[in-house]
Amino acid sequence: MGATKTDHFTGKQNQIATLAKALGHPARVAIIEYLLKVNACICGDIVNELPLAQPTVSQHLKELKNAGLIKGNIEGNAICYCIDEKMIDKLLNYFSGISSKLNKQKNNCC
Amino acid sequence: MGATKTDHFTGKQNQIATLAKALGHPARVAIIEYLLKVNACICGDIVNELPLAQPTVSQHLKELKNAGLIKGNIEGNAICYCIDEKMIDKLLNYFSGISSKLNKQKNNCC
DNA sequence: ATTTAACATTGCAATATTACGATAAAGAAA
DNA sequence: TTTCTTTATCGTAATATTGCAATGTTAAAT
Repeated sequence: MGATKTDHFTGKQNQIATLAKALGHPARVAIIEYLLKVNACICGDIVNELPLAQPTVSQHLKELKNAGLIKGNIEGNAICYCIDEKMIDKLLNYFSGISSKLNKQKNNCC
Repeated sequence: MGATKTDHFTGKQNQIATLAKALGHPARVAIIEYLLKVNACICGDIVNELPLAQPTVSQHLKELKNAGLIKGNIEGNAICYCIDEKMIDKLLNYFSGISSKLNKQKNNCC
């Protein structure tokens, strides 16, 4: 075992889980926040910002990219990473939906 | 290695990562959605809803509870689980903040 | 007191994740 | 061309996660 049983769940459930999982590590949260802070999507100094070795950062970037949360453009010999708004909005919509449903049903049981 | 270096990141980054990680599995997303659907926080038939054995579901519930996303009340010999609005709102606010910042800075680089 | 029902816990096997040193790849600069 | 800079990939060790069978635990029901 150790392998997630993805095929028993809906596509949407798996997609939300994939996005959430990608943000399930503080380094990747920090990367997103750094990309947000530097506005222009300045590149490889992400490594200098994080307390992690370069291969580790590269790996985290890859996972964020696979999940679709960031995009990367090659620019000379450097790479320009930036946040993909669409996926952030997907998460925002998801939690927004949950929150409004919760408010409607006034769940006062627990 | 294999252990996350949590102490090098901020408390907030770690908290968002913890919440996201808890939702980083389709079964746990499905549990949240089921709890949302049944409004009244009906209890142990979560096991019947999911394609997983009872101990596995119990473990997923425990992780959601540890992250603070759900609460559990003992009710006779059954247990009443329900969503904790506060944590959902924390995630909602977080992504809302990112989204609005992205809209302001019109990041047109990638 | 026994049995049943609902969950939790333990123990274990299979797999995934995290982290990094070493090395490769590819373009820029000299 | 050689060297430097930037990023990716490989290999590997340490640890975490996932999943379930077996077993506890607790309280209701008989």
